[in-house]
Amino acid sequence: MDAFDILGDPVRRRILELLATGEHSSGDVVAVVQREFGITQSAVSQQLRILRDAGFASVRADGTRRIYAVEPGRLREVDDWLDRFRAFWLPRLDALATEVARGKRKRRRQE
Amino acid sequence: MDAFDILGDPVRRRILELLATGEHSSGDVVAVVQREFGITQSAVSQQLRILRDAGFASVRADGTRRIYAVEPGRLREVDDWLDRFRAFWLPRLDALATEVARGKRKRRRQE
DNA sequence: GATCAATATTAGACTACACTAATATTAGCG
DNA sequence: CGCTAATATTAGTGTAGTCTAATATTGATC
Repeated sequence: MDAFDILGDPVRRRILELLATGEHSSGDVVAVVQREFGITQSAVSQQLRILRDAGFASVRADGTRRIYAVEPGRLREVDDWLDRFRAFWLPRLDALATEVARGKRKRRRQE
Repeated sequence: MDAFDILGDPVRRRILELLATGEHSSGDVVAVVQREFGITQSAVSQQLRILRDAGFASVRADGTRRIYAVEPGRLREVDDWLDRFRAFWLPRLDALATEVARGKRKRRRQE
């Protein structure tokens, strides 16, 4: 599934924002999302599954709890896609920044 | 409308990719998208309108033609949203890169 | 000013997808 | 073991959003 399709949903984005701050249990995620969006535990669980299946998040078990973490690969896809537009807001990318950007891109291709 | 909702559609993304390479008339866009997605002129025109309304593209008239161009603001929103995840793929942002990144962010807030 | 070319708009149909409600699974604990 | 807590799954429903088909608008040309 395309990365942008996944990020198109506000609940999924909110979950990822939460996970960006560190690992969280399913229950934590449910609590936050339920408070902010007023949807059921089921709905949140379904969104967590979509994030897992799409490779945006990973899970590990801790007893009966499921601990979720960000899986950055798919988000980097989005970052890469934006490359083609960066010239619009970084019109004169100086030598220094170019060097940094180039190194970044090289690293990406290797890994 | 949220930026990610707009980017969730593959036709709209393709149009933006095209506009990233420079201005294009509606007809140009229609030709490319029609070839790749097999949809009607009407559908493409509707998508162009959505991109306009959402602030992702601008138009100017040239006779009976409409010339479309990328409007980078909304794409920068996406870039900004990604900031919170960059630590995952740039774990040790060295002093040089940090300086560049900071300057970039500062510029953004000012403009 | 009739006609053609380029583009936009409108109305209605179809589909994908996120939701709820109900139920299943699994682990820990007395 | 039976019970509870945490989480996942399934089936079914409603709606948002994208499409087609048809039509309208606007500018250029003769």
